[in-house]
Amino acid sequence: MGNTPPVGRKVTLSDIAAGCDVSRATVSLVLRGSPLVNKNTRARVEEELRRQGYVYNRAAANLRRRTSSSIALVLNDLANPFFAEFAAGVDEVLGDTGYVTLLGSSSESTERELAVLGSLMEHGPAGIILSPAEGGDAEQILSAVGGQTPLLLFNREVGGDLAACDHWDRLFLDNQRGARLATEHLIAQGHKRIAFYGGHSSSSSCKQRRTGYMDAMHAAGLPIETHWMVECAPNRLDAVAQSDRLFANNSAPTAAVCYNDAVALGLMLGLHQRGLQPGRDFALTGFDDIAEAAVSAPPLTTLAVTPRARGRQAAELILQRLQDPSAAPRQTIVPVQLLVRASSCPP
Amino acid sequence: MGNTPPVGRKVTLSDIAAGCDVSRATVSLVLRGSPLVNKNTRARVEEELRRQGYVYNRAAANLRRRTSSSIALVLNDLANPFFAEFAAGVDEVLGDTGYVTLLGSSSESTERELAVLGSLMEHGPAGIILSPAEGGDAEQILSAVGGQTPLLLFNREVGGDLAACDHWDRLFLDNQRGARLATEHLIAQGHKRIAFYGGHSSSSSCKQRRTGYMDAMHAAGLPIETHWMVECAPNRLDAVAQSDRLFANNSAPTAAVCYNDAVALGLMLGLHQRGLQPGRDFALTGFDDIAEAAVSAPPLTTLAVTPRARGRQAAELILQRLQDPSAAPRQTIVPVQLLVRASSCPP
DNA sequence: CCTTACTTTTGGAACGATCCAAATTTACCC
DNA sequence: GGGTAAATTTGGATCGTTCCAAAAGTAAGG
Repeated sequence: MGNTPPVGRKVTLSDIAAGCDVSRATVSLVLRGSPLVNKNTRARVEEELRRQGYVYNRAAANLRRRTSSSIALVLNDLANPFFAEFAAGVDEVLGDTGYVTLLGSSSESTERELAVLGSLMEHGPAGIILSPAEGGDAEQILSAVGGQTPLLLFNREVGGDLAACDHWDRLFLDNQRGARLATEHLIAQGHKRIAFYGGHSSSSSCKQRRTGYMDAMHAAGLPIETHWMVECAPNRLDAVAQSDRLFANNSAPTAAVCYNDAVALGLMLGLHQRGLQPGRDFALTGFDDIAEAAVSAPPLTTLAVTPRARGRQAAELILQRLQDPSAAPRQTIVPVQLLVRASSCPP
Repeated sequence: MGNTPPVGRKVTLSDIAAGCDVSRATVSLVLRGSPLVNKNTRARVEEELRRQGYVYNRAAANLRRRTSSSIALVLNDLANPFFAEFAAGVDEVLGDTGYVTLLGSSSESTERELAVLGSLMEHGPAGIILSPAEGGDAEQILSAVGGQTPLLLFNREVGGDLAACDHWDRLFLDNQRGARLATEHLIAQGHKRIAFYGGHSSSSSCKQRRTGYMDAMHAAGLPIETHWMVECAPNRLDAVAQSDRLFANNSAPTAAVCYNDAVALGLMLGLHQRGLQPGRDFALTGFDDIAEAAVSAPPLTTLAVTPRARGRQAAELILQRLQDPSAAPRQTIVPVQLLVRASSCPP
């Protein structure tokens, strides 16, 4: 009984309707579990759905209902384990809620970021989670995403005219406090000449961490020499390359607060190359607590930021925003936790 | 001149048409850059598009054209740097081609994998890239994705009735040859008692690597003791926990081929806890060449699989499949490269 | 059997784009 | 100016779903 499912073409709601002699509207009600439909009819329709292997076309439904079932997630560096964990956390929560994650990665290029945002917007996401590339401009981003779609800024502030974007929600780490904790820890260990190593001073997170470092140094009455503030790209490679600059002067530091774990691990390599053993001849701290931090030699003292939990939190924040689009914009600053390991030895 | 853009509601093609007194069809032609439309008209329409801040609704277009502009990417473990790099590679290529990546992560749960696939299918992706969770069943996956959408299986074979899925494309690493290379290298270093450490023997990649290991051992005429084949979950934590089992017997190995880098790094920790120094008292190799491998102490001899390039390749394979849906299914096995570092010392 | 109230089902018009065949305008030549 | 060909533009149907108001069916009460 019943005719065969269509070949090649996708099975639609009309096929089901025809297959069990009801109207399209009824099938639609069944699909959405409406209590209006009769028990027998429901059973008949459900059987037919199975028989023909129907798959729901959410795009068509979204079109009609003027809704959306996706969230765009745009990251400046997906390959970075920190963001990968973050993405996993986001996807975990969104998946449970029936949303689908539209992924975009900008590879730290603002140009690409705008292109990716533009392309994702065409798919009409309900919201956007953006960890912006360094040097991005608020107004350009705004014009790429439009004023309609709620956006959650993660991890970094953007440059340019912030007034235009004060309706965005924000989720940041407490960079300043984290760096202060690390610095205070090194001071407590007995260090007096402490450097701040790595990061681009133009990025907001680097500025904040530097501020925390300086706070702690000033509070302890310790001086900061200008050549102790060394800039480098926030990755291992450049951190190795620039590490000599810490020792270019004769008042070399005995410890360093590093911009993040990648930089710290790079600096460790650089120290080895100079014949210094990190954790014995030189103390250092990181930031992020990436997986490698616990197993490096020596294990790295760092600040745990639990990126997966941040991802979950970001997803929840954007979902809340969708619930209540008119609520006041919200800025969340999450605390970070100092993990003391062997790399932060006494002088 | 011109009326104001609509408030609240999204700007549609009809708004533009009304705004500059042409038909919807003409605007549509302009959007798609058709050579049919007159230069002046095009300019007028484009001006209006800008003025009203129009954003293309790709879902609507896809509905009408019965096309799709997304690819589903379902990974068993996004938090793993290997897959994160892979995802970054996929997204890089897809983004350039105008496709959007629908991300899903199964966290190594086959149940969740099926749920995620089901949810993504409702968005009608043009293709699927799947790195299956361990223990997945071919027929269940097939019934979740249907027979219409091309699927590229990455990294792992699935269990169950493979005949049902012989139309899927496949992209695998040459696990067998990789493990053989690593084993041969340890043998060349002078080791005779070599273990294979880690992984679940039920997973296809573990089986293949074990085969490669055994090939090399047999070819060299070396015996394999049963307690040298130690199973553990493919992560660092379990690798530490199980490491004692290598030394439970009195014919303990002097070297180990590890299932992957995470396991190898865990084993290193386990060795330290026993008072053995990896790279001096015990030799070991990994698999994957994750970022940590180069900076561990000692640096880890391993097999480079260049996950980002694999991601790019996967994206290209699926795009080719979309070009020619009827071509014969294709299985690609990519070679891996042995990177010798300090962890694989002589006995 | 007729009312009334309730349950269940149903056409047909949306949603925002594209396709197609046909209509309109423009250009050109004698 | 008339005729033909080419260049442009255009209604209206359509993709697969949901909404809505109205129709059809069912049961109970008089």
